[in-house]
Amino acid sequence: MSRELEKIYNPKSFEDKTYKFWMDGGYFHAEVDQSKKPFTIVMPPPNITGQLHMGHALDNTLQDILIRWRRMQGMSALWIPGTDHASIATEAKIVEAMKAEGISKADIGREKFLERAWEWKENYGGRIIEQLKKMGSSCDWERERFTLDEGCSKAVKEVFVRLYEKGLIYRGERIINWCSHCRTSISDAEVEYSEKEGNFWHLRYPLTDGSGFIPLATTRPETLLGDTAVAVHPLDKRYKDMIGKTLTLPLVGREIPIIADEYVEMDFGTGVVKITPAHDPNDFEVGLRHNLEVINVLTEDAFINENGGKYCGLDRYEARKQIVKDLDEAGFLVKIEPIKHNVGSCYRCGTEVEPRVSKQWFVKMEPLAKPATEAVRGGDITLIPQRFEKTYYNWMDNIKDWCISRQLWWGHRIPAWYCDDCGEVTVSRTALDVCPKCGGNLHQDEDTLDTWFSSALWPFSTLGWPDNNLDLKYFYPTSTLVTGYDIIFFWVARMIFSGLEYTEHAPFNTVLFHGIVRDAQGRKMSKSLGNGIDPLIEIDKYGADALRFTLATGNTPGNDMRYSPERVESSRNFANKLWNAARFVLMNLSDDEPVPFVPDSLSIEDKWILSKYNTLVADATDNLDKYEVGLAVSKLYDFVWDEYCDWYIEISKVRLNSEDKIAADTVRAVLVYVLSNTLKLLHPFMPFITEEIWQALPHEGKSIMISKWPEYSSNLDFTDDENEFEKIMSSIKAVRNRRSEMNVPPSKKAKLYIATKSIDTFKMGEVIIKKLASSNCVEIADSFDVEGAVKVVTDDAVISIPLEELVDFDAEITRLNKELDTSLKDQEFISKKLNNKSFVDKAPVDVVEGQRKQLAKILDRIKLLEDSIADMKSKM
RNA sequence: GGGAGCAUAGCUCAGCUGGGAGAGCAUCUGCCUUACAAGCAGAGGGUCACAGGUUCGAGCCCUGUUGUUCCCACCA
Repeated sequence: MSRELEKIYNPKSFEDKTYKFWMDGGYFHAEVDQSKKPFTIVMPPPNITGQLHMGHALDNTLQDILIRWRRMQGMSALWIPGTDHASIATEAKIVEAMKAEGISKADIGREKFLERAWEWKENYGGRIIEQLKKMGSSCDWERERFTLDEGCSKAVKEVFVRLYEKGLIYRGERIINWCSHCRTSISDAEVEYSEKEGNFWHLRYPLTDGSGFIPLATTRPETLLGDTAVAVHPLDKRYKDMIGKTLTLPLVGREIPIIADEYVEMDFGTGVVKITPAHDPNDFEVGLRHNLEVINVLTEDAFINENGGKYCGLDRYEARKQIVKDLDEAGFLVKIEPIKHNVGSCYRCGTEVEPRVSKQWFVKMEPLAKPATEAVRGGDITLIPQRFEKTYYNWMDNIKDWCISRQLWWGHRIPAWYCDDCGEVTVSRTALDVCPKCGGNLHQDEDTLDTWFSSALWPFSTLGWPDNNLDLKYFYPTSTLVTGYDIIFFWVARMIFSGLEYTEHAPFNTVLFHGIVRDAQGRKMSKSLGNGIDPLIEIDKYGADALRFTLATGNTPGNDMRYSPERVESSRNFANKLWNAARFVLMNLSDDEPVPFVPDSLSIEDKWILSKYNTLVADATDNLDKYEVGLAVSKLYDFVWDEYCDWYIEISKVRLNSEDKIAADTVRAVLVYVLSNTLKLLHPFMPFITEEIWQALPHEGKSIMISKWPEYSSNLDFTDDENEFEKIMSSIKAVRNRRSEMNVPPSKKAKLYIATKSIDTFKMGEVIIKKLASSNCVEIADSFDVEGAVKVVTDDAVISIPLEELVDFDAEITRLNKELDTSLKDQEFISKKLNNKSFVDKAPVDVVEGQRKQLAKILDRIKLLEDSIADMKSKM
């Protein structure tokens, strides 16, 4: 069997009647039921600038599990993938790579730069696809489309024009967040705040008339160069008389007014604020209200510009030092107070963000946000877990306009043209040569769009929108989005309002949020900390199945998870267990054609495992239906390890080696049936090993990928036999327990006398008990009189183990009395409940009934214990 | 300042609509039992953060407290 299986498993389009698979070097097809509603997953475009990381691995694993599962249920399941969106980080990486070759953007120009970018992208994009395939991704990567390619570009232009025509896109001079490293504006959502050490520089500005000073404080003294006013609160008595007077700006000499504005808080600091409209959002607003001059003092890369006089050309921090020094020397610096304050930085590169006035494109958010909120509130979209609804509403309700222009080259260029002659702005779906108004020369806007602007269109732009083709009709709206909660604002919210605005449909009906994968200490994995764990290295160490299994298990929606090697090891061990179980089954298969088991020849243990398996099918399916992936996985784990391997396989050995051919054939049939169906249940979680084993087992069909997902069957519901068999199991456990306590090695076989009312059941389990409880001889009757034996009491039986040399009668009696005490306490506990009238009256009938049954069991056990003790005392 | 999550065994975490607390790892004991020592059979270990409340019954629901993590908004 080859260890390398590569699969591609997607309908190419609606017209395809079949799924196409690629496996072991060949293609084959399988029919699907196209009448069923398709299951469609939107896949976040992984960022190709880096290596595949754990976040991708988790995303991909959960998506792939759901996709494989739905396909096995006969659904036409499509994965809408992508490799990368144009982004700030991508451009920065390319620029960096070029820098190493001694080339700059400016040197080669826009066109050449984009050529380079595409080349780079294809290179790295291809690599990450290979990496995801190693993870077991069953995505059809041939279908993958870039946001920048023809189709998506068309959608972006369409959206831009529509919004512009509706008046929902506007261009204007606003304060935006400027990253001087990436040399572009970034949206509010892209700014990260963190607390940093800083200073409050207390300054005093002199009144022009020489009548004194006005005190104020700032955290950014260099912005003084752009001050055009000083503001106080209109009701502040301290400064009332100064309103309307002017100040002479230190170092600059500019005469600036003292204005009154309610934005100033009287109680904070000195109650005086210097106003720098070009470099502070609030100041900008104040400036608008008071018609203040806007003086930009910074260049794009955060150096002081020509408006900064003698400081021109200095870096912003250098300028700060120099200005503070000069202020001090001139007597304008009062004191320096160290403080901690929040500083915003670029979420991509970490550079401190500089608020800056510039002309940008914005989307008016309010009209878009309303329906998007309603879609979640009204239940069209379900967020899992539900608590994220609050986060979502909170953002939507306080939404601000979205700055969508970026000063980058690698992205969708804004489809707006400016007339060099008449200044007319024209927004168009197609490229323009001349001004439609005056026929003059045009030039296109140099900026590109925010990466999330195009990403927001992903669910439908990838299906061909705005053309209404069959793919779009059939697959849209999609079913599920699986993603991390950290991009709820960036992507999820924006996809929702975009879908509603342009297609009049919510783009999906369910969003499954997963947490962030952290390192073993609980820290976020990051490049700067160097604690990132490379999934590929882990795959080399433990296998892709083990990694996937780990990521799926113990994963609760929305909760972060820690990545620890121990857990992957445990998954690897599970894969190994499965492999060995399969080896055992294969070893015991005869060369004959496999025969299905005959219900009449099933023994009690066969019925037990079949019934357990049947329940497992129902449970696992139910869990997956509810997106409880982690629960489903742990049930599968327990079933395979405990029930199938530790019990059923052990038990099966008896009949496999027996002379009875029918018995041997039956047990073989059950072994194969349960194993191969369990493999199907496991397949979404462990695609490689399950395929491998399934191919080796007797099977129908070409691949486990296209086998049918097992269904619950009432024919396999053997609840009564299951309960009976558990009597045998508990006896075995009790004997093992007792032997272990007495340090009797398994090699020392002992005779067992089982006194029980369920003689028939125990007769059926005689051989099993013999094998699993290290016995050489088992006697079963309704009572026994055994000399010098250890007594083991279960709910249904008293088992005497004659181990004379080991028996200490006093100790035995003490131990049995202890057990009796426990049982008596149990009895008291339950009786109390049942004697409580309000419990019997108010609790559900089945709960009361359950307690009654339990009490009966305990009473039986008490009787058995009392008898055993009396018997033992009489023998002394 | 607003909001959310988490607090359960030594560690990492499950625990689905409320019916006497679970797993993996670690620890201890005994086992090479013919699929598996990456294993088998056992054992020990928890006032479910604290204080109230609702209920016949609370790890789970409600209120408050403490600790902790995160998100959002930010005052110069």
